[in-house]
Amino acid sequence: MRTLMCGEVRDDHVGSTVSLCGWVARRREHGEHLAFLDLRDHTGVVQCVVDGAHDLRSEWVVRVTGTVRPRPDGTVNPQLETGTVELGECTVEVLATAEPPPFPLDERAGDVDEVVRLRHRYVDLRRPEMQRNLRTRAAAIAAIRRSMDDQGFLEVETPLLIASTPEGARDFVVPSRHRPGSFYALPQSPQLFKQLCMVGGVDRYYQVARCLRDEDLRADRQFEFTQLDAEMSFAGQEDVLEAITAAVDAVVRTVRNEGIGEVPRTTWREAVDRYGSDKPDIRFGMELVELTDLFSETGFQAFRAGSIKGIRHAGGSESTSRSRLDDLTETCKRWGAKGLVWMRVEAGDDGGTTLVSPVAKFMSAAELAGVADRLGAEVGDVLYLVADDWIRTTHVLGLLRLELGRPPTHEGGLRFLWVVDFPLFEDVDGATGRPVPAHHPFTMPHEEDLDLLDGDAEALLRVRSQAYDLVLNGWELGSGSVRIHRGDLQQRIFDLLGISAEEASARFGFLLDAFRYGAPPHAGFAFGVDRLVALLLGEENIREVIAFPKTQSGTDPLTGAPSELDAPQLADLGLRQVPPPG
RNA sequence: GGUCCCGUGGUGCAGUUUGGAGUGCACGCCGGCCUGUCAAGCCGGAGGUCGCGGGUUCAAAUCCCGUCGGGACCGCCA
Repeated sequence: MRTLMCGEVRDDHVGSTVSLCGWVARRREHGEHLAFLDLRDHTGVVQCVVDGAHDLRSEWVVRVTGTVRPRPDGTVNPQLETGTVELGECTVEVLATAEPPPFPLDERAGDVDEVVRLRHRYVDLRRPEMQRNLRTRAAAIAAIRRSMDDQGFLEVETPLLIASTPEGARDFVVPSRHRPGSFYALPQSPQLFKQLCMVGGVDRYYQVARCLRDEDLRADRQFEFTQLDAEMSFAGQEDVLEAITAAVDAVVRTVRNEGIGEVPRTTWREAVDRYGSDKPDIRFGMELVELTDLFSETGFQAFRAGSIKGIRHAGGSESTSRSRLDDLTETCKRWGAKGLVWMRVEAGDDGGTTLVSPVAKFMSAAELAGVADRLGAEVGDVLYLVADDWIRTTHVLGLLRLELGRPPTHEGGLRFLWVVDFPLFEDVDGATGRPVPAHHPFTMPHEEDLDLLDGDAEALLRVRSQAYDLVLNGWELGSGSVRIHRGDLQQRIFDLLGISAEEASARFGFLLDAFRYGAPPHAGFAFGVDRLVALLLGEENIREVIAFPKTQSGTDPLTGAPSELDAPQLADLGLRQVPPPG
């Protein structure tokens, strides 16, 4: 049907007769007997010269047969890959007519209401940007498979209809027709199955896996997303980090034609301490500065707190109005802070600096001098201080740091970071004294922290796990851990978590059973392909790299999902609708 | 569960603060002219439930309340 792609026509083809197929991108008529037709397919656009184009319209699907010829002097278009040539003496065959597109398909389409784009996604996908995104995504996944295959990993498919397990995210569920009243769950990840693969001698497993979580959507979160999921036998943390780094490096080389180099590492504690986040964006500084000790004997009531930290917005004073400061204070309160102390750094009478703040009068000269010194205050800066417990202080300042300093997605390069030594428990329940696991209950504690498992709540919170995250520009790309493969240690963790033998057996008995038949030590990881591809393309939103995404409220404007079931379908599944609560 | 922002011909926007006739801009669409354009150009035309409902008012795109849709974020996402 076609002999060449639109974007492929070059000087080499001059003189040959070719047939091209595509969509009419644009048409420029110059009277009865001359019109230019820009024909588009996914490879690009080429100009066809036709004898009048009155009967052709935008986005019609056509087959054009003509002779490639050089463009006349002065009419070369350097904007086009095909700009030195054109197709002449064209005959045009209309393969399909088309209504005018619902929105412009040129570079202006980026401004169009996303619902309109999603409702007509099939049109949106024709745009060069979307074609680029789809094709980059496919290339990234191909690079992942190549890398994993080369490293001796075996791709194994695991089921989509599985048993629900209550921990973690909310499950999507599917009613069973054969057993009315019973439900399958869709996997939040293939976690348990990949561990079964290890017991099954797969040795190195991977899967480009769809994961489903029924949680609220965000710019970087969809109900369903794609992960590179991997697990390795007879391997520890270093082996996993190395293998995953290689796979990510392969992707970046494919997409960006550059390696990722040595990926720096930080501990979880250091990340939170310095950036107020376990997924720090290290493209910019503005680090959290420790101030607690400066206020150990303060008369300022609000600063009698466990943790006081500050950040410095260099040169921010001029662009930060009083009402902006009030807004930021309110925002910090919404984030959980008791308040926000801001200080403008102004020139002092003695030639030094002075901190101007509504609360400066409650602080001693030594305290103010200490703050200015620690934060490296210079005239024109704004300093922001928060006092609370360590968790809240770092959390709020971490968010404020992003609000004040985060560069746009496409700036600042790619700053990967491994965050290691996550805590095993994120909290200890005040009422029961039971620790709350930070990861899943099969996460291996640090060998040297095992003694702490016998300690009090404070000791438990100090237990580090062999769990690690990969972070890119402030996005959590993925996480993994070394798994517990020994029954006795697993039992101890279950005991600590207050999971009875019956409960453990009911929830993941099949995995514990499997471990009794010879489980190799193993460790694994998974990272989000949508997020990685989006960041590599400079997109702020993973919907841009997903062919058919959902809106933030979880609907699909194209298909109308989710939709209601009719009565016979419900009856077949043994379901009955009840009125919505409220 | 919560905070903030947005909704005006097919598309993008201005108009909303300070109520006064659906007023305007750009693109697209339809018709005409046009033989070297390339976001072609020129002339003409069509196209509107100002998201929806209620309220205030002599009068509402504009003010108030509610609601729907969308987006960003907090919570949530082991």
